[in-house]
Amino acid sequence: MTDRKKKILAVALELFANDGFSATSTKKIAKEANVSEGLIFRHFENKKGLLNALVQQAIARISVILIPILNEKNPKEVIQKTVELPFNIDKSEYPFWKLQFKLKWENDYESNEKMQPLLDHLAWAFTTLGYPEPEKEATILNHIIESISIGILRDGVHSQESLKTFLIEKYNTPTK
Amino acid sequence: MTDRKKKILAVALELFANDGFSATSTKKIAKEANVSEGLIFRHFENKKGLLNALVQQAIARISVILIPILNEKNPKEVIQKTVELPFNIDKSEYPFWKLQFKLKWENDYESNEKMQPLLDHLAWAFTTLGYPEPEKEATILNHIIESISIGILRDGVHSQESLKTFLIEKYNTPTK
DNA sequence: TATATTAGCAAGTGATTACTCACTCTTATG
DNA sequence: CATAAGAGTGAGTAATCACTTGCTAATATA
Repeated sequence: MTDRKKKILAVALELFANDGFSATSTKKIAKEANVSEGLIFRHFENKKGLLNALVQQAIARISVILIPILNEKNPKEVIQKTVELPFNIDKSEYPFWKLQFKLKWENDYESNEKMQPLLDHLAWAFTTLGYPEPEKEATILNHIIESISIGILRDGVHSQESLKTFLIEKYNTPTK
Repeated sequence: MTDRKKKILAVALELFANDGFSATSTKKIAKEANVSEGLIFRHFENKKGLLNALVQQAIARISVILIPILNEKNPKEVIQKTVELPFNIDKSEYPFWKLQFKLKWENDYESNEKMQPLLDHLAWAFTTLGYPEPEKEATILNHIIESISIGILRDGVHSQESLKTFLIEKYNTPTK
């Protein structure tokens, strides 16, 4: 992949995440990437194709991020690492995650299958730890980290920081 | 408020919620509302003004929805009613809530102050029930119902239904 | 009833949109 | 070295965008 093509993808990611897909013109992308507008269409056929390329990148990236959790064999560690997930997002990755969460509201876009392996592994962890309703427990934890992620992306890590140890301790002292 | 003005608001709510603000043209709104395009600008000055009118409606509507919870003096009932909140959303109100959640990603839009009274009342409830960290407990529950709401709006109530009783029971058997 | 104000429409406006086209420059390969 | 294919450009294009204007119809108020 050529440098200019990579630049187009990087700029498009940033603008789509911040301003939205429809609100971002191909002209603006070209300008900010220091590239002729026509080049976008040479590489990606149309505007939607540019978005699709970003989505493909995202699918690959997310599965990489999940690897260390899915390989974890200690159930308590699985839960802890899951809780820590949103707090470990680097600021440089904010546009990436912002776009992911925004795309969830697009009608045609299948979103949550990417996180299904995590959900399954969480259910296994809760089962191993003897929770009476492991699937529901996994779903709730997934909901929590989703909403925390959203909070972090909008207001920064500090806005949610205190929840990290709170949640870790909570899941270390299970209900009777 | 005239019938046509109400119709414009209703159609705009639906289209903004489903397709997004930028992706919805004033021409389409006018067509779907059986109204001339110019009438939109007569009533709301510009497209952004139309959105602002919807936001104003939303602020009023949300505070009405929260009244029964904020007036509840039984802390356990406060928590239960909060958990039930997302499950009681009528299908006719989906566009309303969809738009709310979408707007959270708009950079200039202050979103979460509307829910602050609920957060405060939840913290009071958890304090009364003797939870060691009531504010954090309130924040977590708020996160849970937000994420559940999102799930319901995207995939319907049935996709989250089983979590309702699970959560209610969970909050009735507190940790030691 | 006279008049002023609001509601509503049809037909525009210039600006912006996604996208195309004809062309040149670069690079790899036989 | 010749040639073909891909990278890159700049000036277009028709369509659509948010918005305006000049007008009439309805409604309220005096």
